[in-house]
Amino acid sequence: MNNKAAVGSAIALIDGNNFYASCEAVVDPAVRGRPLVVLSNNDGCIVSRSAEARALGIAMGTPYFQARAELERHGVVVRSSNYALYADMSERLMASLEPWVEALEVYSIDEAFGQLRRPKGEALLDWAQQLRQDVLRQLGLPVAVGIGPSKVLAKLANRLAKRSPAGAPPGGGGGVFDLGAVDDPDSWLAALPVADVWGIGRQLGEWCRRRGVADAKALRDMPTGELRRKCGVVGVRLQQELRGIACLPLELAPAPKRETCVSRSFSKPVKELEQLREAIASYVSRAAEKLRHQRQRAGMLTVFVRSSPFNGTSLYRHAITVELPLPSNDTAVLLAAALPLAKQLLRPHKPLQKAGVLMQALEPETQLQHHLFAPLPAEEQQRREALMAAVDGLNRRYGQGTLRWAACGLKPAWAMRRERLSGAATTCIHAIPTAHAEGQEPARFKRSAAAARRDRGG
DNA sequence: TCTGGGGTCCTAGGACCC
DNA sequence: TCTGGGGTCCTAGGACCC
Repeated sequence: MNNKAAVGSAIALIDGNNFYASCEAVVDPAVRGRPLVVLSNNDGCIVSRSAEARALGIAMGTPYFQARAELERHGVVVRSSNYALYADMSERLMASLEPWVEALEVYSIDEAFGQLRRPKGEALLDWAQQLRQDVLRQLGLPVAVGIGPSKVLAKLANRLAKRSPAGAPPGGGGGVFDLGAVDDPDSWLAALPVADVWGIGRQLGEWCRRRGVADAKALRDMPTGELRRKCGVVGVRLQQELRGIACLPLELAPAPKRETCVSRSFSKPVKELEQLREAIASYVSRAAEKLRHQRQRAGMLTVFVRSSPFNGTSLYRHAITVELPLPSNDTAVLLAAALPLAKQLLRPHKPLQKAGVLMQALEPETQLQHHLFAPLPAEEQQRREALMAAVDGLNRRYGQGTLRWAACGLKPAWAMRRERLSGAATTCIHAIPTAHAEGQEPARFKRSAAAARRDRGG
């Protein structure tokens, strides 16, 4: 962008509108313009809705079994979540944003903070509109852009960008909003409910409500001491940010993970030891894969289980943590540590609804192993590592679960429900859609550069 | 029948140390 | 009457995020 007339810095929050639903529409033109919802894992809850589905009043987070009849009545398209697709679209989105900003923090699968220089006047609004057009043209994804002097204000501006209809205020409209370009930012802050503020969740929202703090402006102007007593330094920082004093820096290099978790609900209650062992084995092997991808080893692991919190009976939950003799990311080593716990976690008459594994005490792979105590000779160790790399490579290339440990079971009875899955249009060669011969469809379905890199690396 | 998954940060309190 | 004080580390739990 043109920095000649910069008068300060600004932060933009750019995110995908109804991201999962929009991804589904990108790979299946037949659903564009139709009401569509995406379900969480296990086809549990509604986690994303197209604009048309929102307009029907379908609520976020509703359990699918409760909404099902309603959805059918309105002819809503229903999709199981397809994380391979969303992750790939996310990589493309982030890559397309890079050239537009001075620095980019990828904050979540569908949003990123961008560092900008602020030119005089309303030039940022034009910039934001062009960015939107560019992403739409390249990827077919609609995004919203909020701009402000701090992250918290950029998030709020993004709210306003989504809210304001086209032809709206001087601050933006049509998917963009700049709190730095409006005459009266206070009135805009006063128009945002306090629960919309980033960092105000259910509990704090309720506390604010009781306290008579109803909107973002009131939160900004309330006594700092009181906020500090209630929410500590987090509250103070939040208030500073609302005042336009940036104290949350852009995190450009993601910090190494402190723990890594894999957990799933079962499609039906698990009562048998063998089934629990299979589930734990599956989660451990996925977690080990993640560790290797992150180039980390775990020094400790926890396996946890839970009964259903919904069936009225008392909740049973239990977790066991074990320390590993030596930090590892070798699936076989982690399995040997985790599998014996299954028996201790299972209780008669306590059907389990969910289990998971938590990898803890993570350390970088580069750290030297203490060979003196290594359980395997160096040569054997290298063979194990090569084996893991080969398994990971095949699973990346041909899809997760192509190569599995026998302990995970074949076609397990407890496996996740995904009855309405869309194709893997951007990540699997077999699922690439055939192009229509109408007009100039953009080249949306090329494999992303990152996916290609992954393959070569594997 | 059927209610997601994966994280982070902060604080309070206990254990332990000198 | 009156039972140190200050620091660090760890953990559990709470709150938040998408």
